[in-house]
Amino acid sequence: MDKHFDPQSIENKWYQTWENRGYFKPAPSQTGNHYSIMIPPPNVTGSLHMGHAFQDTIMDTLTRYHRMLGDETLWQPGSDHAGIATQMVVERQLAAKGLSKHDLGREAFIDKVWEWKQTSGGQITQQLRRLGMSPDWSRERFTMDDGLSNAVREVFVQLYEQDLIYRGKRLVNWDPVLHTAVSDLEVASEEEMGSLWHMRYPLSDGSGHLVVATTRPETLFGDQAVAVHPDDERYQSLIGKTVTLPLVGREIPIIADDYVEKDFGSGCVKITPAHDFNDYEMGKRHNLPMLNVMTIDAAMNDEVPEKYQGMDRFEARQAAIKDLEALDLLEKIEPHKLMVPRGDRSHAVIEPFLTDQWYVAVEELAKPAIDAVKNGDIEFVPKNWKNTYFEWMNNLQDWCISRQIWWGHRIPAWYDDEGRVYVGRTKAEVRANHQLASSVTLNQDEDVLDTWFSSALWTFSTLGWPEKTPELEKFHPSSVLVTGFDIIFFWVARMIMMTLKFTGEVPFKQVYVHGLVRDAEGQKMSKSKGNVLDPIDLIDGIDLESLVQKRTTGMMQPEKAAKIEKATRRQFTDGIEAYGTDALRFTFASLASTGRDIQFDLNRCEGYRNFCNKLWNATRYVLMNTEGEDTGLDETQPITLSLADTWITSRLQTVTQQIHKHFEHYRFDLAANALYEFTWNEYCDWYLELSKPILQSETATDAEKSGTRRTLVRVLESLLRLLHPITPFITEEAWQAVAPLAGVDTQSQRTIMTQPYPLTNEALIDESAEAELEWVKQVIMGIRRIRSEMNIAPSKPLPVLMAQMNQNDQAWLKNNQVFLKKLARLESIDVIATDAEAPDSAVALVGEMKVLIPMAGLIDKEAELSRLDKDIQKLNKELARLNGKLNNEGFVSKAPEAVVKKEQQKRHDAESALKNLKDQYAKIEQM
RNA sequence: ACGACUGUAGCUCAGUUGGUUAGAGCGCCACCUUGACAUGGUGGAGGUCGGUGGUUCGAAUCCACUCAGUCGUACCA
Repeated sequence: MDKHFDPQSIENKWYQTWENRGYFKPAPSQTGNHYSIMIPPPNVTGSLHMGHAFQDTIMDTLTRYHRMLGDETLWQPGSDHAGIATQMVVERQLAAKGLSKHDLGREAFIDKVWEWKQTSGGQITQQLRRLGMSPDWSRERFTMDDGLSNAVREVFVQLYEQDLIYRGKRLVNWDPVLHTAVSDLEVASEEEMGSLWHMRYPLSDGSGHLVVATTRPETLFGDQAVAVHPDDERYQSLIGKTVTLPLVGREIPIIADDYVEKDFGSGCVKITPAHDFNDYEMGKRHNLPMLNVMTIDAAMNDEVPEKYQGMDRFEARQAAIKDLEALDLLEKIEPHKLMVPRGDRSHAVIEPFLTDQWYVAVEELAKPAIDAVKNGDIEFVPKNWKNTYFEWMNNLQDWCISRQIWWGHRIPAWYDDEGRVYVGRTKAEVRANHQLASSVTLNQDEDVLDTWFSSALWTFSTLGWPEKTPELEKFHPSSVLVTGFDIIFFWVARMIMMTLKFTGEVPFKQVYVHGLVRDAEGQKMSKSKGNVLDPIDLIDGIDLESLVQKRTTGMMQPEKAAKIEKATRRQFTDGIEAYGTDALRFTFASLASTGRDIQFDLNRCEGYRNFCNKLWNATRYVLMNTEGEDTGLDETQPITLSLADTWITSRLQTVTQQIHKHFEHYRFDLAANALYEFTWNEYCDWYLELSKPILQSETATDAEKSGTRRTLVRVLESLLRLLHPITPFITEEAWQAVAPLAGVDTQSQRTIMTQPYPLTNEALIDESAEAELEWVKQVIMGIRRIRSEMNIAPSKPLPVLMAQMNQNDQAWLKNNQVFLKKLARLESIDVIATDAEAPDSAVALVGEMKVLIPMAGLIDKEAELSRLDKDIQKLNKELARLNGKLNNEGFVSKAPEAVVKKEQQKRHDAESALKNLKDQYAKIEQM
């Protein structure tokens, strides 16, 4: 084995082996349990980002853990077709050749999309393989596959037949660039600077004018009323009169509606029902006409005066203002901050637009979905997220599911020449059901469904629904959904509604909601900010120039390139080192606590790379000391276990217990931490060191050496299995070498992946061994501290004296001479009956016992005095605190007895230590 | 405006039902090329747990208020 762990030399090898041998497929349950996770389908257009890597590490860890527990485990992979995003990608490619999708026509265009999907759609799945992910690739699904499309049609038809899907003309969020409706969730409003234009609307009877304020003067052409508050004295007499709409000449009524704020602007609001959501509602209340004045491009249509027809909405705005000004109808212009809605894909300003769309009536679906979370059938982890869920579910709007694009599931509705609509699974079914003669022409609806409509069916459509498959039986409901909070509305809520409706089951029993990965400065990672990290670059490393190149090419806003380059060069002066997959995964696990934001710090990654190296070298040490030696496999041969052996075995049980608990609670950070601590601070720092005196001893018996070798190997073998769900590669590589020495037949048991996950054996928890070893550590650390603070070379063997020993101390000293001598580098250990015989010494206390290092020729009086003084000060403070507590009548009478006793014990210990140190101080002082 | 979350060492974060001397990693300081590992070892410094008040014998932990930050929802045209 190499001196350093080299991830690149083992990762691909093992991944291929695992996949080729079919280890990712569900294997028959050994526990009777089934465990399944459905991957939140990444977008086919996407490439892997840190969020995926983080989320998938969690899912893979859970999957590997349950697989090792013996559950029949399925991690279902796949991707969604991302209607708008994918269509945009392919359109952009066509545009580069000077073509539009209309040049190709619908069918040829869709063929092109499929073609693109075949060639580039698999990028993310290859990247997932690099991360060591173990989903059952043989079951990979895509939302546009036949099976899933079939499920989509089935759901659509059934919902339609139950009046839960309807078609209607409504005001929707219209994206004038993409020419499609989008749902409210796909619109993000941001504060932008604009103006508030105050316009005069003359009263039709010539008796004056009203002033209305607007942020969107161009919608004036569609105005159908001016509204005032019913209690507003200023306008009482005008209610019911009309104003004449400037530039248009139409008379529109002045109406009263308490939606109007008296105190804002002039207290008069222009009402444009076809271009504003609030006005739309008011328009319905007052039976106002809905006049659409724009085209699908958000240019003015022919409902406006000829002069403005064909103008873009913003151009028309300027023209209207200019013309109003010319007519002296513009009272004033104020700067005004307003929320501007923009489409999350196109970034275009969204236009409320009156169109025919398909909707899901959600009210009836929502109720059981709310109940499922209320009654605990679905549990959110951490549980506060259910509030977010309820808040959304209690304020649901009907879901607009039609999209005016080509790529997606075409709506299974057909129209006859009279425009009557028929919904069915196929055209033939429609004909049959409605007895339509073949002479009746039927044209299918042009629209496709929102991608989330198919994603909402993901947990059951991927398992073969509407067929009754064995997979559905076994793996549905899935065990847990692992997802980010940003997607609770988009996906989680809709999945719960649809799945309950169609399977009568919840889609998942738990929802584990994790945080969002941010950069080291807490900024959200985004391509436009130029602060994204590619997980693969953390695995393989990347030099600075390539990183700069990567971050500054293909940008939406090239003007930011210089800034990004500068920041990148500052933050990554030497590029990024290759940390390997295991280190990256361990980092993600350690960051998975309960918070909402996860700041990704490269230093953490480096630390866990070092951890992998530590594990690697511990393995080297174990192999060097056990290969070709007796590792105690023959149970009939005698072995002797040292204190260190029983201690580390005991500790292993406790850690194992903790890991199970942490995985149950999705506390991957705590699990990672416990594993790190055990591996480094117990197994490596202490146990491996304690094994040396035995293995290198000339006097130790074969039974003792076998006992230690056996423990070395078995604890390591267990540790590798404990670590495997988080760090699959290094553990597999090490396990192959270690397992045979622990008695595992790697001819039949070919991989760590399918080994049983370690269970706690409580019989092996040995508190007395832990106490004794703690004593050994205390003695060693006390001596090391004196060495260090007295500047005594670590290499210099020291004589020590032990005094004030109780029975335990005496027994423990007798048992552990070898450990102490070796680890503390002692020349000799002598016991003295009383202090009196002791020469001038530096002292360390272990309980009552004194560990003395004679000072002759070694120790500086002043240094020792100041060292003692420091400890005395500390103890004084501690004692004052304890006295305060114990002298408090309330504490002694009201606190539980055990707590009081504990404090009394502490006081006793502190007092005795203090006395010892003070005596010592006095003694040294007199030297 | 409402709601949620966060505030603990220079940095990133743990801290279970109130009872620890408040922990870890990184960084920092000193020493050490000892035979698994310098991607290492040993020792050390560093925190009035955002603030105020309360409940309690006892608060980082519970309650109220407050400050700062993040996010979500709703917004006045």
